[in-house]
Amino acid sequence: MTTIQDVAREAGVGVGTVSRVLSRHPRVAPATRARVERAIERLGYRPSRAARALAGGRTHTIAVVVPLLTRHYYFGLLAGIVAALADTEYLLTLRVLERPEDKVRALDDLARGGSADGVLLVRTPPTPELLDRLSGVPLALIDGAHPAVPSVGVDHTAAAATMTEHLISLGHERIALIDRVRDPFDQQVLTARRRGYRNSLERAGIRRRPEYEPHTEWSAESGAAALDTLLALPEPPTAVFAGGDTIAIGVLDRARQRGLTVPGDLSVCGYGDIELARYLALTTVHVPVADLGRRGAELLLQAIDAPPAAPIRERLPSSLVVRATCGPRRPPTQ
Amino acid sequence: MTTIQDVAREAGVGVGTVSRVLSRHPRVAPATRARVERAIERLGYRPSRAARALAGGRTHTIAVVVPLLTRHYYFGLLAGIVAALADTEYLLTLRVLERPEDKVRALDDLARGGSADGVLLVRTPPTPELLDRLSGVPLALIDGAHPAVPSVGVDHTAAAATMTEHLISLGHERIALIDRVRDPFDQQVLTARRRGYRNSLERAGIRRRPEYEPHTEWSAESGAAALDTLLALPEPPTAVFAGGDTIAIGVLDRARQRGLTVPGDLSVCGYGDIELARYLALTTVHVPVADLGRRGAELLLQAIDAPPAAPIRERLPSSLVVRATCGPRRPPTQ
DNA sequence: GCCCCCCGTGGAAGCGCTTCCATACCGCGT
DNA sequence: ACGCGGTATGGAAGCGCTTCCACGGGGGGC
Repeated sequence: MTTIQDVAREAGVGVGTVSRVLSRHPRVAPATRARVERAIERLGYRPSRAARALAGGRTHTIAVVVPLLTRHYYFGLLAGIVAALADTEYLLTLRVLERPEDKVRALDDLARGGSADGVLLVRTPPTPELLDRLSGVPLALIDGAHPAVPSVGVDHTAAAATMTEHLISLGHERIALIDRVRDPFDQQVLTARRRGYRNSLERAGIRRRPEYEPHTEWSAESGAAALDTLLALPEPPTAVFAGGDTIAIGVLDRARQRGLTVPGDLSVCGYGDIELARYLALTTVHVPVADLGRRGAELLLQAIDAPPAAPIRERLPSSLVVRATCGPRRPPTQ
Repeated sequence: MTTIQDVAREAGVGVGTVSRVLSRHPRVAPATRARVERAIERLGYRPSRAARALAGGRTHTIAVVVPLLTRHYYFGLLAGIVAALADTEYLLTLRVLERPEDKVRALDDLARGGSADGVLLVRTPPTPELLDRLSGVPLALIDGAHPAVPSVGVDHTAAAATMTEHLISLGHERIALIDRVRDPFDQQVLTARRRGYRNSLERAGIRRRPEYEPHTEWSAESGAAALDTLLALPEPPTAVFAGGDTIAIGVLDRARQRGLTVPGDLSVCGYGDIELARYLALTTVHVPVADLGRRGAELLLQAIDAPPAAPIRERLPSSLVVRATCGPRRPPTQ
């Protein structure tokens, strides 16, 4: 293996100079720099990441922490993060906190093992305990918020409100929200979405009905089951707002199985705008996942270079995507 | 930061002993081991990954190389890989070869920068050039094959043949294959699938028609466009086999837009069995992506421990998933 | 013309670990 | 009682880099 010593010898300079060339230190004479670069080229030299990390205290790696790896959302995010990192010398390591014991292990390793220069927390609530474990490590949050940590997200309350208002403007008053209620990882987003839904109803003077907020899991099956529950009600809803496109797809499917036309008999909308939403003509909320990933990575790199002076809390715009699964409330049958 | 020195002092032993405890070396007296473990616990010590890597020559990291990050397939795979690594001390770094210049940079870094103990190549053809660049680094292949590299994959030829035979058994003879033709990254799978399709036709004595093999991109739009082309033919197909579920969804959508019933007027099937295939009742081929990921990671870890003596080329079973989008050929209209 | 300062550079120290060698000690066989 | 083999352990060397300190030399100010 070629080392920095070999390069120094080949270029006729000292190792310090080679190191300065590698790290783009400004105080190197152009001629010397060129000589060193030629030597690097000739020898096909690549610095050892391990040695750089040990000596310099910087690993040139960022850790991406995701609670799960099962949803489209995380995948889109990851693609955005990778894109942001593509032109830097940073590497990405992935940590999944699926099991509770993984969580402790991963966080401790991150904080004390020096395995990353910064941590990008994706939909991971910044609890005091977590922040404490990770103290001293540059952080950034995607789809989360904390006064002391830079973050980028989407205003889920506003997005859900917009969607609910869309349904109201179509004449619906019996609007159900099928969403998860508890999530061990990601309570913030769920709460925000539900708040948007409730706020809109209230502003429109529509009474909120607890029975219109059934609890689902994150799956199409579960969405279908929730629809069954709703339709068994004495006054079933005329519109269903699903907290995720996958859930909405289950709802759509079940509605059609039951012989309901969409949007004639029932309006259905989703949340997220996954690729397939378009092909199912699903009205939904577009969440710019790749942009979230990209921006989150950028914020983290900034935080690594210099801790932000002022709090950063960016919000990327989401948008209502009106397709064909929501329509006017059918006039009550005579 | 706590170092191995601190632990040694705290436990009243030498650094060598602590190191042996950390690396589970057998020649440590149980009492000493316990003492060291207590000291580690008390101090909350975590070894520095960088130092371990530099001194030991092992990074405890594997690199996963994927050509793209846009498809469900890679995501399922990643989940499987993460699962396989969860109970090891290995970390995962992700490298995406989307742009050609990334490829050279990533491979060189992998080979010479010592950034990973092994490389898991996902649908990345093991060209002589690539193998040469990566020589000396333990490798494993997912959905690829090479005599000198352990690999795990799916027999795409057999899978495609099974699907084609299914269509033939339903009475179809005019069967189109809508698939990609060229892929800069992943020719092997495409070729295998096409071969399975052609073989089945041949075995059934059905003439192959070049016009029944239009070229698509990997998207629903592109699948829809390909269907238009096929239906404009003097003798349009009665069944369409799409090389991916996403393509199939585009085909389904366009067929319905054109007023065709599925499977009454047209049978459609996909490949991959993505989550939504089930909710669209799409007949498809199930590809065990998570298992591929898990098994690939296991093979790589084995290769890191000891280069395999005999060639390893595992094939995981795929299966035909019959749902509701393929049906008997409609008897010719009188 | 002299001094001072600063720029460019060389090289040693040290990052925290692994590993190897040397040493101490134990217990057994004789 | 002595020696030998083997086991448990301490500690130094060294992994390849960054960084800091020291030094030489050139130019500008007086």
